[in-house]
Formats: sequence, structure tokens, C-alpha cells
Amino acid sequence: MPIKEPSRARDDVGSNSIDSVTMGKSLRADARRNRERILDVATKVFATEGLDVPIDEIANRAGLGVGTVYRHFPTKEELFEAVVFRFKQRLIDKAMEMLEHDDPGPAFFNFLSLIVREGMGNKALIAALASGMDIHRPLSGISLDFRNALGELLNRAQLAGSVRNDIQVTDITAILCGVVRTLEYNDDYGLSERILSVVCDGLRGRCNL
Amino acid sequence: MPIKEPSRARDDVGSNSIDSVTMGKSLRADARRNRERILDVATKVFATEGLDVPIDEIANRAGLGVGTVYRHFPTKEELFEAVVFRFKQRLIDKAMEMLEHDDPGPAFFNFLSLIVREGMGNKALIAALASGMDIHRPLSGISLDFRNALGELLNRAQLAGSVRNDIQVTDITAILCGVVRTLEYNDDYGLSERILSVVCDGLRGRCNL
Amino acid sequence: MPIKEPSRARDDVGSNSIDSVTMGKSLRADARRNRERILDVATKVFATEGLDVPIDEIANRAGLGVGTVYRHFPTKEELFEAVVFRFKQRLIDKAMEMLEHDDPGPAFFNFLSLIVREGMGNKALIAALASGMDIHRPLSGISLDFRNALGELLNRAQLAGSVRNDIQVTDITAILCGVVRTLEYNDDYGLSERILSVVCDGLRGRCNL
Amino acid sequence: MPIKEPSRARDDVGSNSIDSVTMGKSLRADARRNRERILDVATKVFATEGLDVPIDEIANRAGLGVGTVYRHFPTKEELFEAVVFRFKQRLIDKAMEMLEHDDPGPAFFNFLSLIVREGMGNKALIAALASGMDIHRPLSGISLDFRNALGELLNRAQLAGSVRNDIQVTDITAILCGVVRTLEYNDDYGLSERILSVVCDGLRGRCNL
DNA sequence: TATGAATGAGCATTCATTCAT
DNA sequence: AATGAATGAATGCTCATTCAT
Repeated sequence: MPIKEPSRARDDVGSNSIDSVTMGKSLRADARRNRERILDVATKVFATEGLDVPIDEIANRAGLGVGTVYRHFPTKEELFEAVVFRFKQRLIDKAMEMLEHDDPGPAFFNFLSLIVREGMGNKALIAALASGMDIHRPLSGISLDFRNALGELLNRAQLAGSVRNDIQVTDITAILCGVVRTLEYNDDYGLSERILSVVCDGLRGRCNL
Repeated sequence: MPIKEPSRARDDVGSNSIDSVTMGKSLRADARRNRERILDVATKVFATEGLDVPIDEIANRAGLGVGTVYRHFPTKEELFEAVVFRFKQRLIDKAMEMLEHDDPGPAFFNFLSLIVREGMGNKALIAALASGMDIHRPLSGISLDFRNALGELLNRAQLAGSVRNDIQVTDITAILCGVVRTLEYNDDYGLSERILSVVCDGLRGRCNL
Repeated sequence: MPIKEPSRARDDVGSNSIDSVTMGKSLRADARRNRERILDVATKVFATEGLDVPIDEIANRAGLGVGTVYRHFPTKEELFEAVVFRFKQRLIDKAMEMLEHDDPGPAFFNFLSLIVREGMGNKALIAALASGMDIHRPLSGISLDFRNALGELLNRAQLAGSVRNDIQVTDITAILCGVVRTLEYNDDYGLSERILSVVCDGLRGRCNL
Repeated sequence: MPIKEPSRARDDVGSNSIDSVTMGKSLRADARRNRERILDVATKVFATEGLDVPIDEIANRAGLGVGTVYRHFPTKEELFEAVVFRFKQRLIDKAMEMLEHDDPGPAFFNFLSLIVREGMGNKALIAALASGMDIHRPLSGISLDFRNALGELLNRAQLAGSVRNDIQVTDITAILCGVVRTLEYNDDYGLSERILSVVCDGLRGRCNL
């Protein structure tokens, strides 16, 4: 499944071959390092402070100028999306692992649990999941991938009879989003446990009335 | 600089109908009407656009000057709280009705359903419920009332055996908040139905593990 | 010396004689009482908080509506001028007393001392004196009277040889204004004493190079 | 939100003249020029119109955007303080000169005269001096320096017998502040001369009682 | 390519003054 | 005459984004 980087131009090849030999490589490495640094900082900052932090703040904490941030991410939104990209990529990896190693039911439910654990108090992940919910704009590449991975887990769990059959992937993303947002202002551990248990029970299927 | 409370209440009308005709509290009536208008507009605008709408916008849409809005609600936050107040008041009323007329189980679950229906796509209600979740500041009057009403419904449902006993009110408000936020950008009816059913099932109690 | 009230219209006489008989007198009394109350409050508030207090605040503290304040004083500035009027009137009275009862020298210097004492920490009086200094707008009636009273004291003190002959009234008002403003943020008693003594010494006349 | 200091100093030029031609610190130079321009404008505007001029006005007159002004001076107050800084710095320099070159007495009195001349009609300087008088907040760096310079002048003048011994520095700043404020609306030259002479005479010491 | 200076629209809030009742 | 509601211009300040160096 090819994952396309979100719109990051890189149209400088060809003529600057000399540069590439003399110092181009190192520049590119520098740039890549900066990009990573920005993402790291943005990830942490968005996670802890939410989306309202000014870009200047992020640039500062990354030890870079604003201009540099904007060179890599032409828009605050795009920066955020890149952060989202990372989150989802990591989660997708986890999903893949679980798909390979675990039994269908546990794989699915453990994945949910994982997300909840990671999302607790992480405003960026919360916003990331929420942004994937917006029905009004089409799912970007990574979100699609994420949904597909989740769908895979769900499917197998349903085939194994561990999850109600009427449930759709969207329902799961929605529920995840909800649970995780629920915990935005509330890191009481018992709470998340109980909510997760309610949701999982509900997903397993009704048994009374 | 101390902010003076914006001349609330004094809504005892009735017998002074003659006064109202001759020269009575009609200015007061005007003011009250404006206040209502502001609240109406704010409710709608906050609901559809979120909390970021400028006060000027609200004033404009209400056909009033900014100053008038600020006279009634000295702070944007207070305006929002007034909107929240209304929402919660209405929900509390509904809860009371259900407490009186319905059986414990249905009363509880119907109330959840009601909230979900009302909250769907309503950013203001969502924010309202979310604001009640912030563990860091104590519940204000109406939010307390709301929680109490919900607690009452939950209690009776638990006594009647319709809801798991380990569930607490906070869990419910959290779940509601989550579900409703989930549907912020998504008004697909089937979705909300399924999520609700999952949650309700989960709340009823586990039957398989 | 006729002192004219600062532009306070009072053009309702004649035809409303009936009103004056039935209830007019009491209304006028009411109005006059309100006017006094506003002035009292404004005097105190301007003195302690400075000229930046909103008119609403004054109206509130006076237990009246803003409209009432504006009825009596069509402009914030006019209100302030009325306050100034009072201050200066009182000072003029004192000056008159001193003119009658005290010797020329002491009369003059005691008067200065009095003003300094009254002006210390009284932002309104300070502003009042300062407003009288503005060369760009002509002296209003009371300020003229005040200056004249001061001039009288000065004259006699000069004739008695207690004050340098080259000093003019304006110099005195200016100096007073300065001394009093000096003490605006500084209520240390010794300070005002010393400053006063320097100024008075200086006024008495030079004795060394 | 932490406010970062506006990139002061670094005024070591000289040898890098080549850099300046090719591509040197010209941006920095631009910024510095803007900073100066803002300060110049603010100085003039504050001086002539007082502290109430909107920042937008200053930005306009400087031909810059508001944001630029705020970049250099994060707060209106800080802008004003920077203006004050300049004034006081210049005065301190003058004081130093006089300390070196003039005899104690004349040095002191000429300094007073200088301040009065500069402060006449200069609302900014007046406010600057006044701000140094506020007993409620401790003196900032430059104001302390200013007071010290003045103290030095005073001391020497007192040792030389040119000034009354009971006078303290605070008295002098207070008097200066007062005299200068006195002249806020009044640029009549004779007036300031006479006031100054009165004050100076007073400071020299009493000779008659 | 990196930098950070400049920009300016945007926003919450205040307050003198007017006006309907 | 009194009231206080309405008005809206004005202001300090923020922050996403552009641009010159």
C-alpha cells in the first residue's frame, strides 16, 4: 500500500548535480534534519498545548526561524497534518504487527486499548482522530490507510465472531475519536478503563433486552 | 476594574398588565427581548460555527451593536456560559420529565439518546458538555444540576438492574461528551444510532468476555 | 465679583408656573439634590482615582442613572469643570478669609501651604490647577476669580516686602500646580514640607548670588 | 507568554565593511533603522500629544505596520519606557559632562536649567520624570542611574555650600518633575525662567524668615 | 536555503454619549 | 425629569503568512 507524503514538493533534481556533489547532500541532510526537528517539536507541542500554539513558538522551541518552518510546511494546517501523518503511521505499524501476531479478537480490542492509552491527554492525537472524522473533506492518504488497517482488524474480529456484525469501520473510528476526546481533560485512569470496557462490551454484542 | 452584573431577572409579570399597556416595563421588555435575541443568535452561531465566532458577528446577526452584547454578557465566556446554561436547563427539564413518567431503564437510555440527538453537529452543546468535563475547575451551578439529574436517572436504572453497577455519573457524562463530539462533523443518522447502541449495550453489562 | 456658574442653562421660568406650584418646587429640589450628589461623588472619585473613571461608575456610586448625570453635565469635561469650580470656590473663600484676618506675608504663604496640603494626593485638585495652566484656552470664570484672589494675596505680600517683586500671579499658579503635581504619587510628609520651604524661600527673594 | 527582548545592541561594526557591501547584516541594519524610526516617532508623538496616542498612529507615522512596532516593543508601556530610557540617558550624559567640566554649584544649577528647558512642553519627558516619582514601584535601571547622577551633582553642590544641606535627591527629582509639569501647557519663556530662579534661590538656602 | 523582520487583518473589550420609554 | 439600554468608534494586542536579505 503506497503511502504518499502529504504534498511535499521536491522538484529540484537535474541541473544542480554539482551542488549535490559538493555540498548538496549535506544541505539536504540538514533540511531533512530540520524537518524532523520541526515535526518532533510540533508533535510534542500540539500534544500538550493543543493546536493554538503560534507557529513562532514552535519555531523557537525547534531553534529555527519561522521562515524555515514555513518552507517545510507552507501552512499551519499542513504542519498539523504532517504531525497527524506520523501519529497515524505509527498506529498503522502497530496495527500491522497485531494483525500478524495476535488472534483476531484480542488484536482488535488491544488496538483500541492502545489508541486510547496513547490518546489520553494527547491533544494532537485527539485532534488527529477528530480530523479524520470530518465527513466534509475527503480522507487524505494516511487517514485512508489508517482506516483500512482498522478495517482489517475489525473484519477479522467480526469473522471470528468477536465483534457485532453490523458495526462498520467508521463506527470504530468515531467511537475511538469520542473516547479519546472524552479523556482530553481527564486523565483519571479508572475512567478510561471503565469507558473502554463499556465500549468493548458494547462492541462484542448485545446479550440482554 | 470590577464588572457589574448585567441586571438579570426581575421576571415577575402577571398582574401589571395595565402598566404594560400604559407605560410599564416596556423598556425592560425591550432589553429582555434583546437579551433573548442575543442568546438565540449565539446559540445558533456557536452551534454551527463553534466558539471562534467574533462577538461582532453575533452582534451583527442580532442586529445590535457590540456594546449591547457586552452589556448583557460582559465577557465572551459569559455569553457562552449563558448558552450552555440554556442547553443544560432544557436537558434537565427533560430528565425530570423522564424521571416522573418513564420506567428507570428506558428513562435513562432515552435520555442518552435524546442528548445524542440534540448534540449531533451542535458544536455549542458539544463544547458545553466538554466544558463540564474539565476536571480542573469545579462544576458551576447548572452543570452540577445537570450532573445530578443524570445521576438520578443512572441510579434508578442501576437499582432496576438495567445498568452495570460499577458505572459512575462521571463515566456517563464522559461517554456522552465523547459520543457527541464524535458526531461533531458527522450527521449520518445510521452512525449515531449504531454508536448509541454499542454504548448502551456496553452500559447494560457484559455477557461475554 | 460675580461668579457665573459654568454654562449651566436654567432657561425654564415663566410659563410653567403651574408646575412650580403643584410639584415643580419639589422636582427642582430633587434635581438640585441629585446635582449635588453627583458633584460630591465626582469630586471624591476624581480626587482618588483620577479623571479616567467612567461616567457610569460615578452614576452608580451616586445611585443614579447615567442619563441623569448627563442631564446635569452634558459632557464629562463639564462635570469635571464643575468639580473644579467647587474646589476653586472653596479655595477662594479661604483666600478671602486670609485676606481679611492675616498679615500680608503670612496670609500669602499660608495660602500656598493650604493648597499644597489639600492637593496632596488629590488628583482632581491637581488636574484642576493644571487645567488652569493651559495657556491655550482662556481662563473660565472661576479660574479667573481664583487667579484674582491669589493675585490679591500676592500683591499685598509684595507690597509688604514679603515676596520678590518680579513675581507674577501666573508664576504662583504655575508653581502651585507644579508642587502639587509633584506630590501626586508621593504622600511622604517630609517631602512636601521641604519642597514648600524651598519654594517659599525662593519666593521671598534671593540673598546670595 | 514570555516576551523576548527586542534584539538590542550588537553595534560593533568597523572591520566588516566588506560584508556590509556584499550581503552583510543589512537586514539587521534595516531592523535597527526601524527600531530607531519607531523610537523617534514615539518620542516626538509622546512629547507633543502625550501618552494617549494609539500605537497604530505611531506605526502609521513611522510608515510601518503595527506588528512591527509590537515586534520591537511588545507593549505600549515598554515603548514608552524605551523613550524614557533615551531621554534619561541623554540627560545622564549631560550630567556627566557637567560633573567633569563645571564647578559644583553651576554644574548643579545648570543641570536643573537644562532639564527644565528640555522638559518644557515635552509631555514625554514630563511623564518620564513623573514615572520616576511613583513611590510605589522601585526604580528601574536607567532611572536609578539618573537619580544617581543627579545625586552626585547635588552632593558636590552641597559640599561646596551652594545648596541647602537638608535637601535630598528625591526632593530634587520631585521639584524638577513639578516644575516641568507646570510648563506642560505653557511655553512662555519668562515664566520658566522666573520659576527656575525661584526654585534655585530656594535651594541655595534661606536668608530671611 | 535559512532567517527573522514586516505585515495587517482580526478580536475582545471599554466608554462617552444618545435616545426611547 | 430620570432611567438605563443601545451604540459604535476606538484601542491594545496576536498571529498566520509573506518577503527581503
